[in-house]
Amino acid sequence: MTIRDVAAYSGVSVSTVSRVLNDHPDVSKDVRERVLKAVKELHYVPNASARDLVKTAGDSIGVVVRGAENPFFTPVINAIEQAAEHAGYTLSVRQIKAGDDELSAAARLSRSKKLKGLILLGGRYDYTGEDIALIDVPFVCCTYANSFGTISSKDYSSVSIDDREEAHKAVKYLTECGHRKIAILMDSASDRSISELRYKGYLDALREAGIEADEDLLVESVEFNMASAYEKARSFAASGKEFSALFAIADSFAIAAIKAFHDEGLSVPEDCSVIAIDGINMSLYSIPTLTTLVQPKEALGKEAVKILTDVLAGKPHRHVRLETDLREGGTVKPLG
Amino acid sequence: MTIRDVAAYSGVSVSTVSRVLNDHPDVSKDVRERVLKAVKELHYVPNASARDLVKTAGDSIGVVVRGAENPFFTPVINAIEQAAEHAGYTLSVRQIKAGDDELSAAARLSRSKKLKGLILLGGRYDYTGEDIALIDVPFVCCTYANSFGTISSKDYSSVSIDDREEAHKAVKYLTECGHRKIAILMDSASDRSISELRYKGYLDALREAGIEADEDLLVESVEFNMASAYEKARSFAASGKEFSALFAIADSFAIAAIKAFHDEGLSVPEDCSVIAIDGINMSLYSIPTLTTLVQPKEALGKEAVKILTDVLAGKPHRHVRLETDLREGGTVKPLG
DNA sequence: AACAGTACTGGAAACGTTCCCAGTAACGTT
DNA sequence: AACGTTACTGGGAACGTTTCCAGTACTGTT
Repeated sequence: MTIRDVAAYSGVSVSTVSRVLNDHPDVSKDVRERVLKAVKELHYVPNASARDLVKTAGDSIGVVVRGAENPFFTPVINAIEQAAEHAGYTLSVRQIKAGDDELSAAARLSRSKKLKGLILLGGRYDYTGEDIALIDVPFVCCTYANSFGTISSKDYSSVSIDDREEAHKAVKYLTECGHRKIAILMDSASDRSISELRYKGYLDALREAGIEADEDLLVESVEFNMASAYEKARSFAASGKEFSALFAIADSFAIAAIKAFHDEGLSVPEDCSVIAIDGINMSLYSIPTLTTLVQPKEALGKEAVKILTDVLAGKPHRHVRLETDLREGGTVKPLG
Repeated sequence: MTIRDVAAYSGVSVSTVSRVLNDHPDVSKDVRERVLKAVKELHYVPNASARDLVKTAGDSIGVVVRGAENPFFTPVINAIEQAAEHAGYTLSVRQIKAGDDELSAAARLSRSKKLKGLILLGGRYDYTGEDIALIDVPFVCCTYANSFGTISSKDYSSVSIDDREEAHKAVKYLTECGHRKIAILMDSASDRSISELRYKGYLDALREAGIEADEDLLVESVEFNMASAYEKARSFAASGKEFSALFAIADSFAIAAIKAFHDEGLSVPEDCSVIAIDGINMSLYSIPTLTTLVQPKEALGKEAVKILTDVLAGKPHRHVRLETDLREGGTVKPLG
């Protein structure tokens, strides 16, 4: 069932069918209708491979996402998809596993599918010129980034919250409520990872409040999943260490921690306040509702596409920082 | 950067490069190494479109999923992906919106990408011969199906739990705990939808226990999302209607309901017991832990791929029903 | 010495599109 | 009457692969 069959069936040439299919202007009304009728009757559907192959520049952009199990990404991807569609692009989403290198995955994807540009989700917070050289199309790193001053290259774009600063804000909220024994629940920070950045923000806030950082209050989940976070949080609660508040690096970690505390006989916020960053859907339904810094998920996705289309139109790369929105739930209680 | 460049660079023909790339036997060690070296140095990546185009039978299977925002699907898709990879297939995932027709989406996808077979997630619970005629490759419907006796066609496969029977089990669990005023929280049942099936199971259990169904205890969420479920559950709780238990059609609905009840001053399970079906990850972290019938998510995905590969190997279509696993959390309390 | 077989290699057709180029017919303009 | 213009249509190259077929150069066998 090819374009040739449609051409034969409707008594026109292959070129003409192609023109009809692609809404080219130079085709008579009569012929157009005949071709469309043939398409319907034969249930013809264009072959995507052949189409992509011949187009010198594909009309799609790629998304590489690490850890799609993280519910935070879902609405971001949806927003990207919508914005991309609106801008006339189709999306090619590739998920990668925790250990994989997002840059080589991105490079493979773009070459193999002739993509026009890429959006990286859940990657590192900074890329060097060396990193960038691997990829031959413009890309924008969406989510998780460094402060403006420390970005090492102007050859890629990024859009995200300022993770260090927002973590700072979250912990500051706790110190201003009088908390001083503040634990942090994070996954183990690897090279240029988000965890590292939010950990730094945590330290910033402690320093600012004149609190000495205590290694004992660092709760490190082995993997980025709730089961592991729960385990660590629970044994931390059972350890008898003194603390009155917890900063969780992600909403899902916070929810796991609240459960872990509960299972150890601690209740939130009476015995321990909890604050996090992300604002996933589910955090609205925890009891009490999670106090968290809500990331502008839709805006992140939209902006990523906007930047990419701008860059594809010749504009220079840029780095955009969006603000979170503090949602006061019921998991933080002023101390004393 | 094409195969031709690699050929020129390593001083062999295009055919030879192709042979090396596809692990064909007839190529000398010397040449093989030279080609691989060239591939590395030129950062050559095969063009997927061209490859797919020429292959008469693509080596990929498709997944069409409605409502990927439903966290229940994530682990199923992951299992499918893994099993498919293991069986030597690559996966092509297409998400569709709530209103779209999964069959025409599937048809488009399979034709456009020359797929060998399809897996439908979150579709309807039964397909007729007419439905099936639309699709020209074998497909298996994974998740949500009817009882054996009522399947209308043998020209497609399915793997799922028996939704009606499992809903029956869930509600029976409540009646055996002495509950008689049992509400149901579901989304509005459309044609051959999962909701309809689970609602029937609910009615079955009531009938069996000699309880008359009460229209007033039917809580119908407009859309399949937590916000809508929360809204309806909350106004139901506020309405003053008498009930001692709730059967939620999905874990996410149950979590929303527990929150809604809490916000209306009702606590679970003291004032109202809650049971659901699905067993999503998050339900382990609700307080109390949700009592739910856990679907064998990994098994569903694996089995779907197994059936599909079997059918592709010439075996007849089949319908498989898996059992759920009752996980007793803390949301159900015997009455009186 | 002739031949068959083996191990490798290259040429070229094919996959299903898009799009440039050339061609035709009808029409108005000089 | 000759010509340019407009509106449409068809032919065919190209996209980057895979794979069939035919070839070449050895090697071993008779």
